[in-house]
Amino acid sequence: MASESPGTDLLWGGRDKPARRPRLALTVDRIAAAAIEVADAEGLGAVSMQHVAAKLDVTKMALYRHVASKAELVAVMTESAIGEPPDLRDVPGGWRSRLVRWSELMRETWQRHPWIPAATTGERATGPHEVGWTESAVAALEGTGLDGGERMDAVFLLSGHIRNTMSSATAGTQPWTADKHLRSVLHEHRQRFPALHAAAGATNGSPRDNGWEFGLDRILDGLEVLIDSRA
Amino acid sequence: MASESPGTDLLWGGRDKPARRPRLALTVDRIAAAAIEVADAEGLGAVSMQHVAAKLDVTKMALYRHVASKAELVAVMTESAIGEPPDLRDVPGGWRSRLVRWSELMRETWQRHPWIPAATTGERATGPHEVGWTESAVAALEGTGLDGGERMDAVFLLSGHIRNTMSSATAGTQPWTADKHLRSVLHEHRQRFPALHAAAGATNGSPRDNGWEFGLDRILDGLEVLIDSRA
DNA sequence: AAACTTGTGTGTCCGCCGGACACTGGGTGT
DNA sequence: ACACCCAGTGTCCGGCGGACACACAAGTTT
Repeated sequence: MASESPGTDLLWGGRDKPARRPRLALTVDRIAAAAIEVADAEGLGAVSMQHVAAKLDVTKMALYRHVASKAELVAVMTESAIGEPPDLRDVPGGWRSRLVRWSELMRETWQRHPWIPAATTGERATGPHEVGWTESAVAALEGTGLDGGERMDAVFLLSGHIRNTMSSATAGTQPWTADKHLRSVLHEHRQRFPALHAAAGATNGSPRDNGWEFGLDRILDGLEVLIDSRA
Repeated sequence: MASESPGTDLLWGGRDKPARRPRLALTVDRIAAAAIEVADAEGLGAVSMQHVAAKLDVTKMALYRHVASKAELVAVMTESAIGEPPDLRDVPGGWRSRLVRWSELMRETWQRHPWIPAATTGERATGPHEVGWTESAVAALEGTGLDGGERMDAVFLLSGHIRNTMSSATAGTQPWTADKHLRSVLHEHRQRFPALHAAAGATNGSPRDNGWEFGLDRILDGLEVLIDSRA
């Protein structure tokens, strides 16, 4: 009856053929997860459609069934990596400790995903998670006497500082940092850059945090001056 | 006598042939200038070897006789665009007005070349002009009682703020800005982002400068608090 | 004057990128 | 039994940075 010898393929090669395809379905979430994995391990530069697709064992064009473009992929993975914004209402101690807490949480997230700064610069779509974090910080400034624009400027100032200090990208932005070569160049031209040479020399091997603590304290002090003047 | 009819090519096609090649020699400076022209007009993304080479009427590979890589080209054009650092010693009024002046000059330069922020992020070579600007700012903080690390952190904080507010790249970094679409989305989800919605509403059409003035004042106030405490 | 060297620009090729577009093959509704 | 649908495939394109072999003019050496 069976015109094409049914069962043959199972007997002769079926076992390890294209398989029973237990393959999970491709979804936006799985794509985003794979892209995040790539970015965490090899940097945002390594996130290409091909690379991400390979990680999922599909062709790159398969991804386009789920995301419209690479920009959208980056947007989606960014939203996913940023995660739910924190609720700071229970943090005791007023606006200042709320902002400190917010910064700590932000830094933790960005530390897990060092590519976030690079992914969140330039014109792009903004997702609810990202807006939520901003909401969180702006809310922390309620009751300070600052007006709307000031509250937003303050948050921008603070998050900009986080961005600057967290970007491994920004690491090279200033000519000190631990870079041995540059230090030696600086020493070589010390008569041309005396103040810098002196300042660099006066930095007794403190484990530099890219100026994070210093900048945070100055920004919060500066905000405090303004807020106090409003009371 | 003339075995190959001399003058023929001049008569028949010589006039507009390869020409007498009054072509200027290719130099690093001319290459950098052309690249800057492209970047100013079409953004750093438009700076490709081919594009720059076309502007100079040569093949892209010709450029590699003068620069080792695209990264080097970008480094060279950046140094050239940044220009000579300012001498702030004659600015009256102490560290604060010197830093304000420095910031103004920096902003002017960056305004002329909006791609500089993008070109100066990430691991890269740093040139003497760039180091010179830093030297300038660090020198402005002499006599403030801040130690070397603090002076450098302060300059990093300030230049980071300039970077954040100047980057057209960073323009999209925060979810307010004049972006109509986002404002409407924000309004649509106002119950989810009440603080942000309120703050955005309270921003009476002031011509927002990306928080430049606000941040500058807070940073300088914060520095002043620290410096006063050292006196 | 002829031969060699050197330096500057050319032409061709490669692998990788994002993306357009036509196709296919299995699953489902009728 | 059939048609339709649609997730995933294969092929192609233009543009990117860059390696490498080559062409060719201008000295410089013999």
